[in-house]
Order: sequence, then C-alpha cells, then structure tokens
Amino acid sequence: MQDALRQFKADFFQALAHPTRIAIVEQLREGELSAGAIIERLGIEQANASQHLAVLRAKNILMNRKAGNQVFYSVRDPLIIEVLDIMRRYFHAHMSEVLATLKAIDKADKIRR
Amino acid sequence: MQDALRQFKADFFQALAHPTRIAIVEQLREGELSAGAIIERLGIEQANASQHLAVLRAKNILMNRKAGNQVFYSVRDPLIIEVLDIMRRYFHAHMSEVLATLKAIDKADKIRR
DNA sequence: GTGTTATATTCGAAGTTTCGAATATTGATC
DNA sequence: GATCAATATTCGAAACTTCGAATATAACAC
Repeated sequence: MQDALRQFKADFFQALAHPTRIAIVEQLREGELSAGAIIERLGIEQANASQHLAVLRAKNILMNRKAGNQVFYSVRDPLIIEVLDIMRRYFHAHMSEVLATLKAIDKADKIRR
Repeated sequence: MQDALRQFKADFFQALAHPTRIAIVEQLREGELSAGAIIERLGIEQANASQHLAVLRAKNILMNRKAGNQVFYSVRDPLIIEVLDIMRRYFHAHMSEVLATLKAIDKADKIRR
C-alpha cells in the first residue's frame, strides 16, 4: 500500500518533469484553453504538444472537454496550482541555482555553436 | 530566462519522480539520518541508495554532512516538505486513483507470477 | 459524399534512467 | 601502514522518454 502511494506520487512528479509540460500547466493557470491555443502560445509542434497533453491527461493532471472540432484542456485540481505556487517561492529562495542552470545552458549553447 | 526557470522546475520534479526517492525524502521528514540508516529503513541495495541520494543531492533537494565514517542527509529547504504536505492532501482527494494504481500493480504482480 | 481543420496516435531513432555487480574512496582503529 | 566499515562511483544491460515525420480519426461545411 505504502508502495502504491509512493508510485502514485512518483508518477505525478514524473508527469511534471518536463519543461514543456510545466509550460502547459502554467498556461492553464487562468482557465481552460484549446489544444490549438496551447500550441500557438508555446510555439511547439502539434504532435509533440499532443503527446505531452496525453501524459498530463494520463496522470489526471489535466481534464479535457470536447467542443465540436476542438478539445479544451484545464487543470483538474486547484491543489496542482497550489503546488506550483509553492514551487515559485522555492525558486525565489534558490534563485542563485536557477541562475547557475541558466549559465550552464548558455555555456552549452556557446559550445554547440 | 523563462525557459531556464522551467528547466529548473522540471529538474526538481524529475528528482522526485521515483518511488525510492520519495521514500528517502519522507524518511528525512523528521530530521537527518545517515545513509546507512536510510538503507536499513528502506531495505534497498547500498549502491542503489547511494545513486538515488546522489540524484537528490545534485538537485539540491538534500544536503549532507560528513561525520567521521558516516554521511548524514537532510532535506535542505522546509518548502520541500510543504510541497509533500500539499501532495498528501492531493492524494487524499484522489484516493480512488491511488487505489486504481494499487490494483494495477497487484494485477501486474499476478501476471508476473 | 469530398474537403478541410483540429487533434490524436504510431513509428523508429536518439537520448536518458535504472538496476545490481564490481570497484574505489574515505576515515577509524589497531 | 593494514584492515575494516561506511559510502560513492563506474560499468553495461534493460527499460523508459522524447522527438519529428507520417498517418489516423473526428467533426464540421459544402
């Protein structure tokens, strides 16, 4: 039982363990959006967006609602937003590491070029 | 910048995206423990524990302190515990899914046997 | 029906994570 | 220094994740 609970928690974290999926959830902070609107705002490939949406759906982080041609997504439970808010405080507290990540990315970019 | 921040968040979630690592952080809820104590409580392989601890260290979720022969680990920021507490509420709210996970695991077990 | 738009799924290649077995390091004790 | 105990690292195989390209499905409009 303990194990199942931990697996469930791990799955939840896994679902959020990708920058694109974080971005999707953040876009849905203020309410529902169609898949198309999310794709447009994030400027990502349609197939890729759809795959990430599928992950978030599978883990019940998002709900969806079909309206004719379109599918509207929304965050299923406000507690998820609450988790992200706490994370925001966490990031403020550890901004120096965020900056280190930023620098590392920048450096990697320079090497790549 | 937005991207780096999202990467940082994703890394954080990734770090917690494993049942063993969740278990480790939960063990450290009440305070620090030596690596050996964690291994003993969780009943896992020494090398495996050490690898998971390395992941949690790398993402700055845990701190460590050397005392002679031993290394004591602790959760670096109480906000992390706070995140887990919110998660706990989340899991209570979605207990039915936890149970579904439980049943799925049980089924997989039966097939494996 | 045909065509069009919105979204989902499948495929395969490249990259990442996980594990245990083996080995290395570090500090304490004799 | 030799030995022992605690912890970390390295290695390679297996499993999982990610991507874009291609294809499928579904709903609407004509």
